Amino acid sequence: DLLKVLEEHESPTSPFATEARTNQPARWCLPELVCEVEYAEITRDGTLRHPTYRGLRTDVDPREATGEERRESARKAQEAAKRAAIAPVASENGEKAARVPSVLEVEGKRIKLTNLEKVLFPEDGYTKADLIRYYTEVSPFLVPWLRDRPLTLKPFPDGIHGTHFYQKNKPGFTPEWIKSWTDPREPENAYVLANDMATLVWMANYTAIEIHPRLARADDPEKPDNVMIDLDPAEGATWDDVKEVAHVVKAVLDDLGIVGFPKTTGSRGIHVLVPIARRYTFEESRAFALRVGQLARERLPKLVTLEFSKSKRRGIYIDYLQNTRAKSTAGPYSVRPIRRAPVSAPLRWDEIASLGRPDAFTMINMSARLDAVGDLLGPSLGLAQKLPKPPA
DNA sequence: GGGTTGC
DNA sequence: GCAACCCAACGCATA
DNA sequence: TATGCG
Ligand SMILES: [Mn+2]
Ligand SMILES: [Mn+2]
Repeated sequence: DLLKVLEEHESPTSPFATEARTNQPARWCLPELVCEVEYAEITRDGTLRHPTYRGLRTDVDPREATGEERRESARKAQEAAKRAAIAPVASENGEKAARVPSVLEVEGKRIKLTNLEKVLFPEDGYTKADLIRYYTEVSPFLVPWLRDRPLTLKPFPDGIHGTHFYQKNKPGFTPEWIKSWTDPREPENAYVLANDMATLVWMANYTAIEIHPRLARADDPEKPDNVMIDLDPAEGATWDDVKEVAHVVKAVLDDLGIVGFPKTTGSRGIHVLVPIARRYTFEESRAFALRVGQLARERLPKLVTLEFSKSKRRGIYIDYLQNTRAKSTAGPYSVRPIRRAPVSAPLRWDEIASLGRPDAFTMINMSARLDAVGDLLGPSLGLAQKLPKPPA
């Protein structure tokens, strides 16, 4: 039946302008039939992953069948359905839940807060109000760290499973009192600087769940004041593996006479921040991170990799390449857009061994932790360590 | 999220 | 007054 | 140049 139809349109040569990749020798037909195909994903080179034939579509004109419009409308319908699913439920009498914006006054700035009851973390039920509360709670610890660091924001206006994007240039509706800085190398981007609690509140209302601060401050963007040693578990690596490598990194730093400040990433890894004098280039700070990685690999070759290619990685990848001018990775106290709403939590070295899971500290319990351990990153702020001379 | 556009 | 549409990043590694 | 990576 299908074969018969196809044979009616058979062509001795391929109708494609470029040669098509085929798994087996192919018989061709002219592009005069339209069928529906279900697939998992479209790769960047435009091929379909896991395609499944779903039948002919005689109602579609072959000349119109680019697939583009249908793909777009399907994507939008799915997003609309997701949004409807997270909208605050109507009250019992059937009235629509109130959606009246409120105004919060913070440090003399009046901030309009919208959709406070919108659920941003559906598995946990956490709302935008929870996110705003969290960032106000950590602001005494977070603002000193963020001060004058250009930020890349990662908003999730429809919750952690919805559309998200990176944002360097502040949006057009940003209040005028929000401080920003334009990178001379990117004249189009006015980066937000979160130098006060009010700005954090505004960012949280914007659903900027994740905050990516630079490793250099705006007044000297070419000179980082921290090196980041990023421990990234490859597929299959465990939290115990991460902890073991962290301890080796600590030993390597000790040998070099350097102090590092560990934090959970909130996801699966650990970041170690090494505060340095603002006199080195990113090339130099990157070289230092690489050296730490190499020394760690010498001590623990089974578990440490510096391999860029993901498929070749085993164990823990020490991502020294994060040490570049405008990189973007979640900063300390940033919430992570995953189940449990974990945060990137500064740690004491002696806590790591007994820390049972990488996402132990969350948007909800972090405030209690800060009451208990205080400002673990504060001591790093003015610490202008010299990097050891690289070996010849 | 919020500004803009279109009914 | 609404709902739909639109926009919101980038540098560097490697083959 | 194209893709992988974060
Ligand atoms: Mn990482
Ligand atoms: Mn929206």
